Amino acid sequence: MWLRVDPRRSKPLYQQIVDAVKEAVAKKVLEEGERLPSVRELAASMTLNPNTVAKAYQELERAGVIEVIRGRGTFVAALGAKKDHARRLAAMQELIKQVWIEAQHLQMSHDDLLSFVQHTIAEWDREKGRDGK
Amino acid sequence: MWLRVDPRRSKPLYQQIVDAVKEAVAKKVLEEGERLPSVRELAASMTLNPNTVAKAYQELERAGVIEVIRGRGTFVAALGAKKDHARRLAAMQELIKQVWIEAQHLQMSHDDLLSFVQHTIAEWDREKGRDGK
Amino acid sequence: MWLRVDPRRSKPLYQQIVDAVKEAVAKKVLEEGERLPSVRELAASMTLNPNTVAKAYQELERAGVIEVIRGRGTFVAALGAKKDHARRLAAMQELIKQVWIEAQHLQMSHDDLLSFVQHTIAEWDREKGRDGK
Amino acid sequence: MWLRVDPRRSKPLYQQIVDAVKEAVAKKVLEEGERLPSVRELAASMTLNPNTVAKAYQELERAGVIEVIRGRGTFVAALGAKKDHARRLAAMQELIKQVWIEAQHLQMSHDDLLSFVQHTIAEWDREKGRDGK
DNA sequence: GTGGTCTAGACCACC
DNA sequence: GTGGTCTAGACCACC
Repeated sequence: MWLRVDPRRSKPLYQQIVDAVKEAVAKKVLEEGERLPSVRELAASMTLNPNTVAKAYQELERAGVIEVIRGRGTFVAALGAKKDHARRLAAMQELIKQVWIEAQHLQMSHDDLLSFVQHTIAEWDREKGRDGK
Repeated sequence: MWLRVDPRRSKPLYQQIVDAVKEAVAKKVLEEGERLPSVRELAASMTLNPNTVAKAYQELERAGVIEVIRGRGTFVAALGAKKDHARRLAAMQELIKQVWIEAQHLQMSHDDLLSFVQHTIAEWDREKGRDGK
Repeated sequence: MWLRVDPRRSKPLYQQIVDAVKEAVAKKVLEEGERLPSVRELAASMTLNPNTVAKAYQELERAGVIEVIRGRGTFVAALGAKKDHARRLAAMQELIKQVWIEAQHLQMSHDDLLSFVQHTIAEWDREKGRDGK
Repeated sequence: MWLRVDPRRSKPLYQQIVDAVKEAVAKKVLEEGERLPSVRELAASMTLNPNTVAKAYQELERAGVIEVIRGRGTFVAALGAKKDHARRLAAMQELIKQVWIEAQHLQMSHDDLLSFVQHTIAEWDREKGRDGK
């Protein structure tokens, strides 16, 4: 199963679901148009409250990751359909800034940091190739 | 002043302080051994609750960013002295993973992502050169 | 075809049908006395559940937009025949109120709002001239 | 009190709260920076569940109408600070379209519709002058 | 004190 | 069947 949540982590459960779905979609473990388990199914299988799952699904819909079709179910949205392009790039820059700050504290050189990032990204690219159907 | 906090942001105030100090140290706006304002001074000048500042300082000390010397004050720790090297690298990888996931959702190619990251890092390097004393 | 529905929109499918028919009648794409497809025909051609179409038709009949004549079919009602004149005006005022509230939040001046409304209405008048048979 | 909700209406309670707050802000019954009742206070005074009020407040914050300051309370945001300008204008146009459609069904002339709209808007402007502090 | 999260479980609209 | 809303009430982080 592509979804694991852990109530002991400080990250809220619904947020863990959101992040896990985003990750699965990014890795193509979940593909465009694929149906997600229903709120009740997922809640039952993860022993979570349906409200918690519903909150996660609503957040994912707002983010444009999934599409909810009333009475029918929930599906992975088209990747290209994402809105807020500018805001998303800004969020990425903010994350990269954090990486950069951490690197300074570790006294990594510019080149060390860059190769560390390259290495990590390459690893995720490989992971995507492996997991994607 | 290197410290700006905004109570309207969703990030907790204490965390904003922590992040701002880390950033200032990374940019060398605050230098090794430099004295930080006391909890009370900072709280008064920023109209913050002293508890909030104290919590931030505790977190910073645990992270090895500052050192509290009883009776003398609070100082920026040596950069090289950071512990938990492995854990910090893992945290960086986690951040990079998030960047990677977001890039997949924006359908950025491997090369687009890499040049975006390089560009952003280069910007922060320049910023450091400019702000550092 | 004057009818387009999209299951991904949050507006219920039956409501989308209702609104589309009202719009087509207002634009004279559908004219007084014109025959509408039967519930089954429409459901089949749009791959909708017949219950959904039937619910829409019931709503349209209650609103006086269409007339169902047993054994003969469903027809666009006479425009002048609408009942509940007062209730309809009240509904329009409610919609205008919502427009007004939104305008305040956007800090539009009285004149800006008025010309925005005039402009938008004029556009629909033109559209009607173009689409009407 | 500027807030009235009615569980018998089909509009969800949380949405009624959202709309009422937007209206109060538009009329300047609630002014920039003014404090709203806390989630618990409002829930108690309206005999609603705190979750319902919390959901409304979260929606209002997302819409940029209010600002939540952690641990301190909830305040009316600056009117000028609204985002999504383009999307909001589109939503207004959609509402005006509905007004126009209804007018066609009532066989109102272009001029009748325009003066009806002007009259209604003028009424709300007066209401704002009266209620605003 | 404040709002945010979560469980448990009812009821409803839509399809 | 599906997701959306709502109540009731616990617990938590933040200030």
